[in-house]
Amino acid sequence: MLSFTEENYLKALVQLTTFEEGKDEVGVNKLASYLDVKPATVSDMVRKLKAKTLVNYEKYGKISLTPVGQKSGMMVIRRHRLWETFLQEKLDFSWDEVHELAEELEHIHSQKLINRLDQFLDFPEFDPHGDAIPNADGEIVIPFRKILSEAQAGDVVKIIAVKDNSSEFLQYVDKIGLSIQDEITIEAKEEFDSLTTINSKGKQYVVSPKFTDNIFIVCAKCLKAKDCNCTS
Amino acid sequence: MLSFTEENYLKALVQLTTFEEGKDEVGVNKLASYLDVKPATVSDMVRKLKAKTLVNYEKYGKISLTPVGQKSGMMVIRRHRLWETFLQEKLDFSWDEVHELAEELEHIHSQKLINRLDQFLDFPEFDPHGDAIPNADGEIVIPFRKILSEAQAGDVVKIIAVKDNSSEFLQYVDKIGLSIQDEITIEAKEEFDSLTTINSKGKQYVVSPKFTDNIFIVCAKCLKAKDCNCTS
DNA sequence: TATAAAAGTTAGATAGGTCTAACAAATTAT
DNA sequence: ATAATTTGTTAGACCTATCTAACTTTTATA
Repeated sequence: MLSFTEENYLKALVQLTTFEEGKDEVGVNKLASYLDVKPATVSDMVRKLKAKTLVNYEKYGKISLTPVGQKSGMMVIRRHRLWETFLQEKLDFSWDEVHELAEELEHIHSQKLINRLDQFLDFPEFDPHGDAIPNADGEIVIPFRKILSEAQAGDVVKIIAVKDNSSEFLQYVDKIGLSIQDEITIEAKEEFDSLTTINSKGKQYVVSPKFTDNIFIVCAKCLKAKDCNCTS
Repeated sequence: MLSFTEENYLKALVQLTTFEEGKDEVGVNKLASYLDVKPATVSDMVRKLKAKTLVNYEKYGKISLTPVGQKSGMMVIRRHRLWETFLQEKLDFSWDEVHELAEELEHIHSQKLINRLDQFLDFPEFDPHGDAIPNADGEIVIPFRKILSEAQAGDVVKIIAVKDNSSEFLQYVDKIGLSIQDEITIEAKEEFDSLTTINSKGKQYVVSPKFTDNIFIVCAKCLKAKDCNCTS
């Protein structure tokens, strides 16, 4: 049985490797700053995780997950995202409140509980922030998506997820009146000050990179953007 | 913020005082055996709880809860019983499975979460084992009830709760086919071997004190048995 | 009431997870 | 290729919650 802390390390490792484009290992310092602990603490902990064959690691080397560690970390993320969905769908919490509560709920271990919850929610594919929910085997299909900053003027795209799950960001998105599934048109990109002008349902928004760097999109015409040759 | 462990001590104290007829304090040894730790451990912990003004205690004396400790303990019990209700009502867990899961869930702290859950469940009064659920202020009304062993031959009573929440007991009750809200008639009590013969919906059951000592009942005629002068 | 039994306390140890401070290795830059 | 910087490790400490073993106080009993 993994401890609360061990689970958090594994979850962080999944997030810093699998969920990060083109990385499958991470250094001690980076993991430490992600978890908000000192590198010394990570050094110790990683030795423990290695002894449990959850990570691959050699002194002064990089940290990566073993298949067992990968699955364990994924299961924590599955639990987190299912609880977030429950909190929003059933208990009417807003999308900026669910993350913090799910940080606690994700450590309830019962496999049966989480599978029943999955069923109760009718097997959701995405959590309130648009992130895919790993299945009962810890597998996940991350749909093709791009960052809004990469879109070009003239592109018509659809918001499908947020990258920054902080309540500040989510409340800002709520405040300006945009949400997941909204279709937006890129009207202009100003290089000088990096502001982007977008339009959704006839309303215009001028947004900074703080917004555009943290919004995941797909081309609106061809939702399977992989096979799409449009510029978006 | 109380730790997981501190909460368990407070919960145990409520159960050994408030929920125990005519007791408002408890000794170190009894609390230790209830929590399945050594008396030395309780000795230490109680000093800590006293420093936080959660319990009253003097060296070699008895332990009792302060008003703050009482309320905190009650809130843990409220959370436990609401989660049990959720697990049974919404996720279709059986009454012998819910206790163990609720032992973990009860330590999720958010007040808002638990009040939303309460609302989602339509403000249940009793948990799956028939125990009253404390309200948002930590208050509880324990309805008048008696132990089945106290009933006399000829009495007609209604099962309203179980005393023993172990899955062994609950599975036994399921197996013989009885449940909460069933009306039963005491047909005979045999002093020699302490067996009781009861009848529910025309079916006869012969049960031992292991059953009769762990079933709470009220007189079936006058559900508010307090004002009833019948022998049940 | 003296003594045996029960109940409770204290000291010292362990394990998990964290820290700081001092050091060592690896990488980058001059 | 040597120095400077970044990165990572080790040792020693602390806190929480637990234990065992030895001791003390209280209570019950002969």
